[in-house]
Amino acid sequence: MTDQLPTTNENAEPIEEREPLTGWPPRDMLAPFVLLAVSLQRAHGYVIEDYLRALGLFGITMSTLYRTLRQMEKDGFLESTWEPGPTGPARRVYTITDSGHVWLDSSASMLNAYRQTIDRFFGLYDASPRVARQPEGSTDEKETRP
Amino acid sequence: MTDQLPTTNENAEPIEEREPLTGWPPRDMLAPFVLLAVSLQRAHGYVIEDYLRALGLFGITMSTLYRTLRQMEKDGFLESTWEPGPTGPARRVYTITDSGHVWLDSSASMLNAYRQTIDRFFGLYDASPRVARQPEGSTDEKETRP
DNA sequence: AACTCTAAGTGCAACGTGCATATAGTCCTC
DNA sequence: GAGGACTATATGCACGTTGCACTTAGAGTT
Repeated sequence: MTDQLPTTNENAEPIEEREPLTGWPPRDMLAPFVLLAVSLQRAHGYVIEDYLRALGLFGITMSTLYRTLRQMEKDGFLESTWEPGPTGPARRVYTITDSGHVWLDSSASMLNAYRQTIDRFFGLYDASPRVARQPEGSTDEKETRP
Repeated sequence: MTDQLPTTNENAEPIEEREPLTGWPPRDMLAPFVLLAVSLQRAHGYVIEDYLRALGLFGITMSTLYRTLRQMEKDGFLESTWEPGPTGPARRVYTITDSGHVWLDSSASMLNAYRQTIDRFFGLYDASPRVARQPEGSTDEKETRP
């Protein structure tokens, strides 16, 4: 048949108010930060959470953190020992392994490539003249210009 | 019971050679880059793929890209029209909408926060003295030190 | 004994992604 | 003009990560 160019917006949809990039950090990015934290100092879950917040990762849930820790132990990057807490129940205290250090280093180079890609993004974004953008403005919302 | 401190590594596992951070870019990070590409110039799938590679995102599959494009159209950030290709079948050509611009801007500020967090990571990582690390080395693998 | 706090772990559903595969139109060749 | 190659877009399925809500369990307090 010759109806090769269908109606332009065959699926115009009701625009469901998707929030802008709420996922933070993006998936799969938690492990390197956790590993860095433990490499600086052996720690248990709650302490690691504080490290993460200090690094700027404030959106992490404990369930995700605990599962990530167990996974990294399974992978051989971390080891854990139960230690009695000074007040409260025992904690599982993690230490980084040699293979964890190796993984941390390669993850760091990955993160660096990451950063370069983001830099490339802004190289194009900041240069795009499309609409008058606030000179050093923190890229706020700019609404639908009239 | 009182067996409150279980055997230290109750689940020591065979270390299954997990690759270091193969996910690239991390999940949910594709949309801003796609939106930036289209904002620079109306384009169809294949062209957008080239943009992504130029930005450093070389691991994107077409299936993911197409689905992301359709999703962003559903979200109202992109519009598409079918246009006959000079050689080959018709292409779905995307243009960015006003609401797409708004979303791009907020995503950009998100990416910027991202970059700052990565900078914080390296602030700690580069300063950690644990093992002798190459001075300005691009954080290569360093093997298990003997 | 009951309650609260600390610390860790689990069941479930949602979502994005890769891989393989499918559909369909255009161009080239015999 | 039939078959094949190429271009372009799209879909089915399975997998892994995540958030939310909930659970387990010991320690300290009243």
